[in-house]
Amino acid sequence: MGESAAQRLSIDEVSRDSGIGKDTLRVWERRYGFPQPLRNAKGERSYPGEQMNRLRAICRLLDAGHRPGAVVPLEPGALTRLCEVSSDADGRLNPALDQVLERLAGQEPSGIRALLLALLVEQGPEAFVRQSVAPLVNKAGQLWAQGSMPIYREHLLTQQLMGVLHRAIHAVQIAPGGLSVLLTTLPGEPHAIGLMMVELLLRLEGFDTINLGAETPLDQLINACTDLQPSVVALSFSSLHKRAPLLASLRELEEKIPQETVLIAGGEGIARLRSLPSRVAVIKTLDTLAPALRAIKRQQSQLQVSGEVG
Amino acid sequence: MGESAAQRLSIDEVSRDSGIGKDTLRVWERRYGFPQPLRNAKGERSYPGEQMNRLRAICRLLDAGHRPGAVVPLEPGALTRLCEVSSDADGRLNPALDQVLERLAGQEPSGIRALLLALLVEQGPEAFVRQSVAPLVNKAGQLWAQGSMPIYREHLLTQQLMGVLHRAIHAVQIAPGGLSVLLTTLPGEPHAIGLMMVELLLRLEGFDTINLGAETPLDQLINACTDLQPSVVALSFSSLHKRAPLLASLRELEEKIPQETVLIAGGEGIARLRSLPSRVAVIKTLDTLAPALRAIKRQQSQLQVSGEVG
DNA sequence: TAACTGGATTTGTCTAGGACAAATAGGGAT
DNA sequence: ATCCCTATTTGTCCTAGACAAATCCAGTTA
Repeated sequence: MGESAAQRLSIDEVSRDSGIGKDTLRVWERRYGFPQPLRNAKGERSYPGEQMNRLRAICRLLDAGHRPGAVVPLEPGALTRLCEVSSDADGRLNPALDQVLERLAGQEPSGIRALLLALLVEQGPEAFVRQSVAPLVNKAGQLWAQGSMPIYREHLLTQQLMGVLHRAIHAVQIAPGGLSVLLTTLPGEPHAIGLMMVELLLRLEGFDTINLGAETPLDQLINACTDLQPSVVALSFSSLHKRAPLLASLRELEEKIPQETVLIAGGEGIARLRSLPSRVAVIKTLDTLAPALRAIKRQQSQLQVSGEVG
Repeated sequence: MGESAAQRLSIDEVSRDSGIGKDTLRVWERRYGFPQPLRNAKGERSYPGEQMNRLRAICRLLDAGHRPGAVVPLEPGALTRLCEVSSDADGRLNPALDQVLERLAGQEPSGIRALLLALLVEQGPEAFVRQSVAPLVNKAGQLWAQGSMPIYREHLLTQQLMGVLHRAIHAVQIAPGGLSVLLTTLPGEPHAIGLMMVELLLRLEGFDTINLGAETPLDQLINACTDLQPSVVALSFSSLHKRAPLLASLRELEEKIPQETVLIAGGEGIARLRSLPSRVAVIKTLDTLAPALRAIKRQQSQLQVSGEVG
């Protein structure tokens, strides 16, 4: 059958699958000569499937901090070499996690939930997030970028992980009257699993959490803050976000939400930043979350006290 | 402060919030004279906030089956009149559901989960989906389209509903060796809650479910089918989908997945269709799901038998 | 009445190449 | 190191045109 025709992708499909805007794809082609699609009968771009792999490698390098002009025009060979260099210290996974990935590739993925639940019980919720969920998500992203894991398997893994996280989150009993945290991502970041990891850790620290899910527009988030008056707003940023718009959003938030609300921001998109607005607590890795939370609790209880005294 | 400036939206924001493509917004402006954005200093479109309301009303009418040429140029007055006509039979909600919506607007939304869980227990899972989840999602969409519910509240409601559905889904014990169902939506449909409703109903009928989450590309879905060999593939379509591409996708699926796999399709986007590929079982409303499922089970067990006999 | 057919119209998405401001790097001075 | 300034890079937006796929509509047939 017409394999070659079936492997041709429209600009819309390429844009969706790679996360690169249509305009950007066109301008890369103009400036760097890649990607270089064929044309269909209508004169429209028609991307051969193998260019997707190269695009994925490029995405990976961009995430790692390289600039488009430096990596987009690169030959496939140079590209893979560079990829290998930048993904050196990935290291090994816990054998139990390898088992999860194996199971994912098998024909009967329903056992994955059981495996994950066992890990949850064995490690406890906190270690489960740090030592199982986060590494699995990372590894899956890596495998996808290499082209060695189909997207659907990443979806499947994410679903299973979120299911188990859901269960763990609601297994935590929250004392009433605690501090409340609003969790969300801004538009452009569709991945909700990072939020759920943070949500679980927050609940373990005794916070009451309100998860808005992904991609809340900035003005809506501000509305939500005025309506719900959370003590803390927690945002997750992936490497998809550009630095400056990210900073602009944070600054606008800082300006428009009540003074006493604490802003915390985490995710890969945050880890590469140097300076940040003063009020924003930066969580560069999951390990720094708990100390930051305790600091917030101390600070808030002082506020509480001074409020009562004053 | 500069309220008027704050209420100006870029084409990207309008596109994201309304779900209408940027190209479409530009061509509507050219053809129908609406929306009619101002321009910023850079010469870029800058949409006044009130045009969003009109756009939302237009979206609503398009979903109801009107054509762009007929409703986009309409005056605001005529627009609202038409909206009222087409949303006549919405009827009342169960008082318990009204309570949920009230709570949503209040300052303490964490009690919503408890309310929903109570409904789940009281009604049982099946009735919960039909009489609580579906009406709530509908009503929230309606309120959003009217501009009387901020988006973040819809997100919040969806999150709470999905949380409870999650719990209900995993509370159902599945006998091993049953028929398995792969659930997902195609690109363009980001809402996963419809899938979860169906997933719960499926599990109640004894199916083993594998939920891939939203927006699985077609080729990935085909890969997943070959790898996982589910007995049934269930797809959910919203009114966002165009008829013809929808049909094309279904036909391609029908062609490329194994003969014995049953395809079922549901959602608002499906309800308006007349003819469909033969192998696809159409679920126009949730009530027709259970009978269809029983038919599938009968059919499959016959296949099983004849396979064993042959 | 209902289903089908063929032609006319509507509609979304693509294209090209230009433009520009915001984002970043690089170099030099403090 | 840190700050500032300039040069370059980069994503997104612009216009206006084109076109095939989707849809409607009127006329015809069972």
